[in-house]
Amino acid sequence: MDRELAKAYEPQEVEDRIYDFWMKGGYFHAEPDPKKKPYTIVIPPPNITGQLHMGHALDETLQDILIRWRRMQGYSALWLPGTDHASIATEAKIVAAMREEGLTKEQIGREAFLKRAWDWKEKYGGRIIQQLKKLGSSCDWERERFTLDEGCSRAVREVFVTLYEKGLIYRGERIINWCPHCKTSISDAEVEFKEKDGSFWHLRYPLTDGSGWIELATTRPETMLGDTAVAVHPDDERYKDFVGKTVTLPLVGREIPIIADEYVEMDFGTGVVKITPAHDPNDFEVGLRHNLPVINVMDESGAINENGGVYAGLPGLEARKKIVEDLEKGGFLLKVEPIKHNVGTCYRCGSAVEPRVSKQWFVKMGPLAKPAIDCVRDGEIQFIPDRMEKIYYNWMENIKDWCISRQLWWGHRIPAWYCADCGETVVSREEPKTCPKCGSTHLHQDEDTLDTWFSSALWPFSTLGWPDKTPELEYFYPTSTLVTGYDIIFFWVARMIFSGLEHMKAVPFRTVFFHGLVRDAQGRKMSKSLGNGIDPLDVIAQYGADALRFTLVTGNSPGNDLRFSDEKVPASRNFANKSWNAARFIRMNLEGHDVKNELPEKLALEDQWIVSAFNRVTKEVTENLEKFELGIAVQKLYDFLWDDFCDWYIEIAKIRMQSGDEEAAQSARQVLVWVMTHTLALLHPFMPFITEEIWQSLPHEGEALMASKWPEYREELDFSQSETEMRRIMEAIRAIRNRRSEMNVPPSRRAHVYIETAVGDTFEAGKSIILKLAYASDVTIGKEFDLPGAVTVVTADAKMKIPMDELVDKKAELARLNKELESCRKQLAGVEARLSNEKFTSKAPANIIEGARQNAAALKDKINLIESSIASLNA
RNA sequence: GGGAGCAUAGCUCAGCUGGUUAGAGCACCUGCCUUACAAGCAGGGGGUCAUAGGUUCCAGUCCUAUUGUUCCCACCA
Repeated sequence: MDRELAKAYEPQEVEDRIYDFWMKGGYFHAEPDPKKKPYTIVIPPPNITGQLHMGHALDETLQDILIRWRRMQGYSALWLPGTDHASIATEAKIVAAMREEGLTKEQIGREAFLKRAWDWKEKYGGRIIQQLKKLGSSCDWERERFTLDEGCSRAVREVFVTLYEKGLIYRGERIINWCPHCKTSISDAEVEFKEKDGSFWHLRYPLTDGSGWIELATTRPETMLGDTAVAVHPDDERYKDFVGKTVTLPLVGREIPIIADEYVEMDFGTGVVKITPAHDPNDFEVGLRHNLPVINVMDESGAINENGGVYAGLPGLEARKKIVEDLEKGGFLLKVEPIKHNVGTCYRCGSAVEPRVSKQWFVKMGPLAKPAIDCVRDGEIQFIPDRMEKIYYNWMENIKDWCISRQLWWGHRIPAWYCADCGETVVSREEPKTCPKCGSTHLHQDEDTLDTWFSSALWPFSTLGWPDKTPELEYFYPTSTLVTGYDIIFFWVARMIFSGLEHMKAVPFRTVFFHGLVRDAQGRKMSKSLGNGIDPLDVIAQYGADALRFTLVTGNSPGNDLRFSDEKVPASRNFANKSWNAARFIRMNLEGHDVKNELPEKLALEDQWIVSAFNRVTKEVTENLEKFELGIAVQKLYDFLWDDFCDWYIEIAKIRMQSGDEEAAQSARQVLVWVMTHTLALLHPFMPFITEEIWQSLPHEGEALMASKWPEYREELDFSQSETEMRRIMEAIRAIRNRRSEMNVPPSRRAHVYIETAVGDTFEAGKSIILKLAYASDVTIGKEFDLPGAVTVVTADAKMKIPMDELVDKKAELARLNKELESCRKQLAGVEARLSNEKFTSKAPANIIEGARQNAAALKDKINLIESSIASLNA
């Protein structure tokens, strides 16, 4: 590749071309390779209904960083992509689209509906995949999967049948959460409680024997149609005599008992609770204990059903209104008070969930939860950050059975068949032809489908070929790292863990790397309804994918939410541009020269410094990545590339390249190329496009940066002595610049710099650097210079005298020196106090004490230098 | 009711196992078109690290309490 580098980086021109280049090179593909170690990430499959949002962008970026880094480290790195059929969300969309046409799913029937769903999937399912590619995601697209594809479906059936045979899946009449809008059951995890304004209706139910009333209160008066008891606490003296009597249910006329149960709180309300076993989970439990009848008074849309007598057919809220009216007319309503209370809502549509008794399929959680807890407790799976473990334990330890059947069509149909003749239930991997019990051929399959999360729970192994024993499964399972938001720890992470343990007999992943949620600039969740979402694709179009990625990881720490405002993106774009221009400068200087990408034999002081600094950054960044400190890693690369390499090293390298000394110039070119390309390697996982593009334009070995080796720390590149010397020189330069700036001297006004120092060799070696970077006309190094009235600046190692008498304001200069003296003395006093403290010297580690001693010595030297400057200024 | 996170510069946030004078980006002020980059360069101002105790030679960092804030779980009808 040999293209002119444009003056500013233009991501729009680069990204698609680079992505194609990678795809053509097959660099994303991973195979089981016994010569390499596996590193596996399975993607949290985005919903086929979905469009890329900032949450995805963050999630994908983190995964891509990890997978690219490990791939460069030489792992056989598989990032397995795919999508989720998202039963409720997708079905809702299709139902909504049909409503536009005036159709319902019942009208067109199951088969036609599923045809539409698959068409819809074909049409939109690929959209999010294309969007992932825009981000630069290096997924192995040859292995793309879908939760409803043939293989995943087979895995689902296998799991269902196995669990059923073990008695871990059962069917039963239980109280479940019913969404009247989605018209399906949902699991406990899918209910979100929201505080809402409501009313507290105080009612009185007459005692059947006519001896009085009992007062109670409810937030859901319409459920009284299904009341089958009234309960008080057994220790409640007030109601002792009532227990055992009956009340006549108003409006209904049913005679129901007054029972005693510990569930009732004496102090709350009147201490009396109406019991509606069919429509309240707690009441259901009470009903079981007291053998109460269960009367379901609601249909699937939340309207009153035939058990509701005259109220049958009324939708929920209308029924409530009418019933309250009638209660009032009958004198049963005492008062209504406003209250705030938590209402369970459907996490998909937000409708109020109705607890309702119905026949559903469940997974028995107790036996599955225990090993799932143990494997985290034993450290077989590590959570990052570890506080997420507590959340996990808390949920797992209190888990109830998982309702897995859904009254939906889009999904994995439950592999259970019922015999019309003998009533037998047949659960089978393949469709049974006859009833194994009576031989009847009148079998019909369960109408329901499975919870979407039932199939996602199998994702880490179903995608690798399970239940077949594939080479992929053998090699890539258990996967290495799961990257996901903490908001789906229950939905997904927990369920993958117990599923992996149960069916693979091994954890599904070693580490779970949780990230936070992306919020807007005000800290609100980004959502469609608020309209505050920022479309990552817009950001990419404007600033480039690298800038977006960089923004998302910078300053982000594991598990913490991050605020995204587009003001941050330009800063990232600027960094991309900075890298671009550094490369442009290097390329300019390579023209007409044959430069190999290798370090020269002889390294100048500044070369050793930058190489040594790079070497350290390599070590630290690698360590940070190992600890999932991605934000810290990227910050170090930013600082190194911008501050050390661009602001200092490139400026210094110009000296040799403009010196006319060809050998020196060539050596500088080699170091520039070497450090730049290796820094690009470190930066590549974070900003894949621009680094690849630049790398291709510089001397390199190999086809692609993404397929090149991750740099490693090398002992022989550690030049700490040179780093110390360079630090001295840089400190001197900063001090001079600082003084000049304070006096408003422009760089064009050059001045002779005299340096008094005990480390003359160091400054001699840095003479040309000081000359250029401190805007000097000449540099003279010695022990002492008699230059009364010269501007004087000091560092710990040197005193710089700059004769610019005409510019010096003696008074201001004295004031400044005195201020600095004061500050140095204060610091010295602090350090000396510490050093003279016997407790410090006896208890602190040796390196800290040594550091303090050196610091004290340096401060003393500096104070001497300042004092002598003040003296000469006064003279 | 139980639990967790957060509180550091005007704003957004880093700060890993306690260790010199607490950092970055943005914003602000000053001076520079020093030909890689004005999306830039050089320099600068700005923080009693929420509050109060405690542990320690040493605390932004560990412990306790308080306040504010966000979230998770539970669901008292």
